[in-house]
Amino acid sequence: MAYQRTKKVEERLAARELAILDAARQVFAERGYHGSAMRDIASRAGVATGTLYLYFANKEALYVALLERLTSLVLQSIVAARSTRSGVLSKLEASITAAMMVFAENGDLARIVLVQAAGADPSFEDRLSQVHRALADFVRKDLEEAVAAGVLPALDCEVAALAWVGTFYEVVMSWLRDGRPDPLQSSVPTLVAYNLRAIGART
Amino acid sequence: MAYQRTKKVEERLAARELAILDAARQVFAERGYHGSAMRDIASRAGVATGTLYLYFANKEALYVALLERLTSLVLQSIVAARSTRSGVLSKLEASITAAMMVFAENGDLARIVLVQAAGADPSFEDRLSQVHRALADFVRKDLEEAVAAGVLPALDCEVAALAWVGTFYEVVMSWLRDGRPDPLQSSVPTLVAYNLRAIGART
Amino acid sequence: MAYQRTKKVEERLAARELAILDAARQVFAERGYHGSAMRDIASRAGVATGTLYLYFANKEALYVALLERLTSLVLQSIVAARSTRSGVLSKLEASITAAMMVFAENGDLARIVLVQAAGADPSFEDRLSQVHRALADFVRKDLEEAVAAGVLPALDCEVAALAWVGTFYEVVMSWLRDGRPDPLQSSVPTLVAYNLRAIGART
Amino acid sequence: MAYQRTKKVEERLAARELAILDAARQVFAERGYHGSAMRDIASRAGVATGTLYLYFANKEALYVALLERLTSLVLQSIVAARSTRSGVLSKLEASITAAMMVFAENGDLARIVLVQAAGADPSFEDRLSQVHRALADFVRKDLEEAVAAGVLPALDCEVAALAWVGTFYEVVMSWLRDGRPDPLQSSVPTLVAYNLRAIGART
DNA sequence: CATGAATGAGGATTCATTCAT
DNA sequence: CATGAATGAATCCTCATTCAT
Repeated sequence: MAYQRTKKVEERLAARELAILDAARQVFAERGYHGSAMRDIASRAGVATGTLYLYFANKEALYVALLERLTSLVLQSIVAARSTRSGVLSKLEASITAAMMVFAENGDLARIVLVQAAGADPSFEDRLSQVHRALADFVRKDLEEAVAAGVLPALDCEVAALAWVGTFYEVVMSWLRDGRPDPLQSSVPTLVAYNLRAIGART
Repeated sequence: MAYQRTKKVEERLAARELAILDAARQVFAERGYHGSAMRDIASRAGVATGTLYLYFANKEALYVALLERLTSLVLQSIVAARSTRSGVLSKLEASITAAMMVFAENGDLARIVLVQAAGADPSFEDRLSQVHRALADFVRKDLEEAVAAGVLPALDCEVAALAWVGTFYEVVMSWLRDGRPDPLQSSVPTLVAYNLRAIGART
Repeated sequence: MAYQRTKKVEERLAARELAILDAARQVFAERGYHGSAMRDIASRAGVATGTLYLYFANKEALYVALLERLTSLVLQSIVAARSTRSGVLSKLEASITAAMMVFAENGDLARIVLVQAAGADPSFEDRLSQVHRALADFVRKDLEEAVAAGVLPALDCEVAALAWVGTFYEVVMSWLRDGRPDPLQSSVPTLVAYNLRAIGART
Repeated sequence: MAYQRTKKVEERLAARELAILDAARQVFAERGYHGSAMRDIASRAGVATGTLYLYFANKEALYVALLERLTSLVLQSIVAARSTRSGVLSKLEASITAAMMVFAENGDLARIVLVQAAGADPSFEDRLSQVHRALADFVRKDLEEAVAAGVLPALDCEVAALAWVGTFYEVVMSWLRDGRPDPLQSSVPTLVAYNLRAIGART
C-alpha cells in the first residue's frame, strides 16, 4: 500500500525539525559557529548525525535557518505592532519597541545573529547586513514621511536612521554582553526619547 | 665570532613582524578567522609557515595582536585628541572624531575587530566588549562631568553613553558593509549634532 | 526504519577493530612507535585515517591496547597453566613455560612490549614495569611458598625472583634480536634447570 | 697570521663537547629520544642550537655518542678489572662486578642505553644488541674456558651466558625503575653466587 | 525516514637542520 | 667557531558529509 503522509507523521516531522533548530540555537549560541560540531547539535537534539541532513542541506543552511528565524520574528512583530498605531512617530516607536521585545525574548538567537554571524563566515555578513538595513529602512521611511508631513524639521534621514538603529543595537549588545540593562525593554522609553529629541520632535 | 644582533638584523626582524601582521590583517579581513590558514598568511607575508611561530605563539595570538593594535591606535588617538581641547563637550567631540578617523584609516582592522572578532570565537567576545566599554566609558565620564558642571540637563548618562557610541558604531558598520557614508568622517558632524540635541545641549 | 545494529554489523565492527589492532601491531613492530604514522596503520588496516579514531581515542591508546593485549595473554596463559599442576615448583615451571609460549607465538607483540615500549615514551615505562613486576611477583610468591614448605633452602626470594625472570627475559630478547634460540621454547628446560640449581632445588 | 689551534682553544672545545654530551644525557634520560628537542639540549648545554651541529652530525649521532660512551666505559672497566684477577671464575666475577659499578655510577646513561635505546628507533636496536652480546661473549668465553679447564662441569655455555647476563640485566632494570636494590652493587654477591650455583661451581 | 559508521581532506603546530651574519 | 632566525616537511587529529543498513 502506498505510504500515506498522515497528519500524525507530518506533526512528528515538524516537531523534529523544531527540536533540531532548538538544539542548534543552543549549541551555536554557546560555542559559536565553528566551535559547534554537527554531532554536538545532533546529540543535543536527540537524533543521529545523519538526521540533521534530512532536514537541512548542511551546516550553513542550519545556521541560516536560525538567522532567518530571528529576521522573520522581528519583521512580523514589527508589522503587527505598526498596525495598532496611527501616527507616523507612533508607528516608529511601536516598530522599535516590537523589535526590542523580540530580542529580549530570544537572547540566543540575538546572540547568534547580531554578535556571531558576521564573524562566523564572511558569507554571513550579507545576511546580517540585511537585518540592519531592514530595520534602518523602516526607520528611514518613517522619518521621511514625518518630515514630509511637517511633523519633523528637515533632516538627513539616511544618517538619522542609522543613528536611530545604532542606539538600540548598542544597547542590545550591552545586554547580551553584561545582562544590562535588565530587562532589556526598560531602556526603550529612554532611547525613544533620546532619538526623538535628536531629530527635533516635539514630545 | 658569535652571531651579532646588529641594528641591521634588528630592523629586519621588526620589518618581518610587521610584514606578518600586515599579511594577517589582509587575510583575516578577507576570509575571516576560520577561513584563514596559517599557511596562507605565511605565504602572503613571504615567509615559511614555521616562521609565523617565531613571532607569535599561535594563530590566536596573531589575531589578538591585531585586535590590540586597533584598540591601542584608537585609545592613543583619543588621548592625543583630547589634549588639544578644553571644554568637556569639546573633548567629547574630539574623542569620537579621533576614533572615527582611526577606523576610517584602518578599514581592515576595523572589520576584523568590530565585525568579525565576536563571531570568530566566543573567547574573543570579551576583547570586543572591552573596546565598546572603553569607548562608552569615555563618553559616560564626559557626560557626567558636563551634567555636574551644569552644561547639560540631568541625564541617564549610562544609557546615553551607550546610545552615543551606538550611533557611531552603526555608521562604521554601514561604512564597512556598503562603503557609505563616503568618506566615513563626513558623518561625524551630523552625528555629533544628533547626539548633542539628544542630550539637550545648547548648540 | 531506524538503523539496526544487527549481529552482522556487530561482527563487522569487531572484525574491523581486530584488523586495526593487527595492522598497528605490524607497523609498530616494524618501525617503532614514532616511526609509525597513523596514516600508515590505517592504510595497512584498509580503513581511512579517521576510522582509527572511531575505535581508539588516539595513537597512544592504540599502542596501549597492544601492550595490554600481550599482558592479558600472558597472565591468562599463566593462570590456565598453573591450574593443571599441583606442586609449587611445578606451578612455577608451568608459569614460566606458559609465558614463553605466549612470547614465542606473539613475536610482534613481544617486540613492541618488551623491546620498544620503554623507549617509545617515558609514560610507557610504567606499563612495562608492571609486566616485569607481575612476572617477578609470580615467581617470588612461588619461591617463598617453596621455602616455607621446606622444598627449598632459605633464600633471598626478592633477588632470586628478579634473577629468575631475568634469565628468561634475556633469552627472549636474544630470540627477538637474532632469532636464537630457535625455537624459543627449546631453551625453557635448560633455563628451568639453570634456575632450579641456582636456588638449590633437588632435581 | 694563521689561526693557531692552541692548547687553550683545544681545551675549550673539548669542554664544550662534554657540556653538550652532558646536557644530552640529562635531557634524553628525562624525556626520551623523541621527547627531547635539539633546542632543549642546546639550551641546557648553554649553547645555541646550531652549535650542536658543529660537534655532532645530527641528533642520532649525538644519541649514539652516548650509547658508545656507556659501552666504552663498561668495556674499559671490565678489561681493567680482569687484569687484576687470575682464575677464570675470578675474572668472570670481576667482569660482572665492574660492569655493575659502571651502571651504578652512570644511571642516566644506563637508562638511555638499556631502557630507552631499543624503543627510540629500530636502528638503535642493533647497537643495544652489541652491548648485550659483548657482555654475553665475555661470560661465554670464560665459561667455556672454565669448562675446558675442568673447573666446571659440562654446560650449554651459550644459554648459560645469556642467563648469566640476564640476571644482572634484570636487576639493573629494577634499580632504574624502582631504585631497588639500593645500592645497585649490593646485589652483586648474591647474583654471583646465584649464577655460580646454577653452573655447578664449587664455591 | 533514521541511523551512525566511515570517509578523507584540511589545518595548526612542531622540530631537525641549514646558513647568513 | 658560534649564533639563532628561518625553513618546510611531516603528522596527529577533527569534522562536515555520505550512504549502507
